[in-house]
Amino acid sequence: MVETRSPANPLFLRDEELRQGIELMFYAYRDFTFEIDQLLKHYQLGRAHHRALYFIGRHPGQTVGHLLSILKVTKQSISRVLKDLLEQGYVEQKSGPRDRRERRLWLTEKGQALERELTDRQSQRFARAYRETGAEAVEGFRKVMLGLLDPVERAEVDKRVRGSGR
Amino acid sequence: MVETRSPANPLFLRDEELRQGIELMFYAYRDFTFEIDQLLKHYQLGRAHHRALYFIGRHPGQTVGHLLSILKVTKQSISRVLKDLLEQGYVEQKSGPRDRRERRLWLTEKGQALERELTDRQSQRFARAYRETGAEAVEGFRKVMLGLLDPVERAEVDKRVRGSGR
DNA sequence: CTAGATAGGTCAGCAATACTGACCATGTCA
DNA sequence: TGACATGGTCAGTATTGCTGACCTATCTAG
Repeated sequence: MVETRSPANPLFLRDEELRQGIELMFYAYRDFTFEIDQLLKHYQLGRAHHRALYFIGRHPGQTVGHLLSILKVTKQSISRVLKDLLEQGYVEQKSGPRDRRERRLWLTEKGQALERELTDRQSQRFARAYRETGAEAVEGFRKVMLGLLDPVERAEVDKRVRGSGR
Repeated sequence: MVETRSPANPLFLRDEELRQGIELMFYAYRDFTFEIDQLLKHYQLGRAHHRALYFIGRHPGQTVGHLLSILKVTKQSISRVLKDLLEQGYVEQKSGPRDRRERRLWLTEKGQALERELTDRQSQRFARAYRETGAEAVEGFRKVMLGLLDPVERAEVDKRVRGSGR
């Protein structure tokens, strides 16, 4: 696996640097999701259920449409997942106060407990990473991650991510 | 969506900070993969094909087993993908020089061209993010991403990521 | 040389996730 | 009233992944 390169070529280094980013994205996401997928299997739920659970917990009372705009999947996909979560008592819905077509979503006690359990695992992973790297690195991480988003999404996500804190 | 919090409670802030990480991971990965998935559809290939293509290009001459250890999927899964890539002339294989049971993998010219096209898109995304945030942020990003990995994986990935550069 | 381990393939069956397309019910609002 | 929006549902399909079972070729140690 000997690769020729010119150490003096800044273009090569740049390319190398970018590939490192791509790979870190792959590896980090791989490990980040693997652990939780195992846990979900135990509850007979999938990753899609977790995503719905997480974002319903994060934005209580949001509509199905809002959830769709976050997850960026089709309503058919989310519909199946929500049906499971409703049936199993993790989520409850109420029609919107102004527009009664809307279904607004909340976690039940049971849903909150599960969400908490799942999120804790992932939080612990971040806590470890943050502890090991320090505040400055975390700020860099945050900036780069936001920079990776589609520009159209960025402001919205930035708001959403900081939203219920600070 | 009014959430009660005590601004003086460091535990809350910590929890909030960790949740931001989790969400950034979701949003960044979502946008990072969406664009390329569209392109892949055009070639009748899936994300799994891209991953194989990418890592074969990255580690030319590696064995199927090594690829498996990177992707962390079963041989049945990778086998199907490799079959497609071989049939369509993106990848070629030779038996190992010492151990002839091994199938060592390389990209063909055609495979290199496709890999380059796909990777370029993702590189451009990273290039933009890096440009907007600066070298310090990039270093922080790198550290945190490595910190998110399973500890057992970290040294190996760090080596692999830096591997063919620096 | 033989036995067991290893690298890898293959077949069958299954599940989760996501998609498109079509169609319907219910509300809102101009 | 009619156009539009929110949301659900049904049907069909593709991709990716899994488990389990079994096969071949090859290597290596005794």
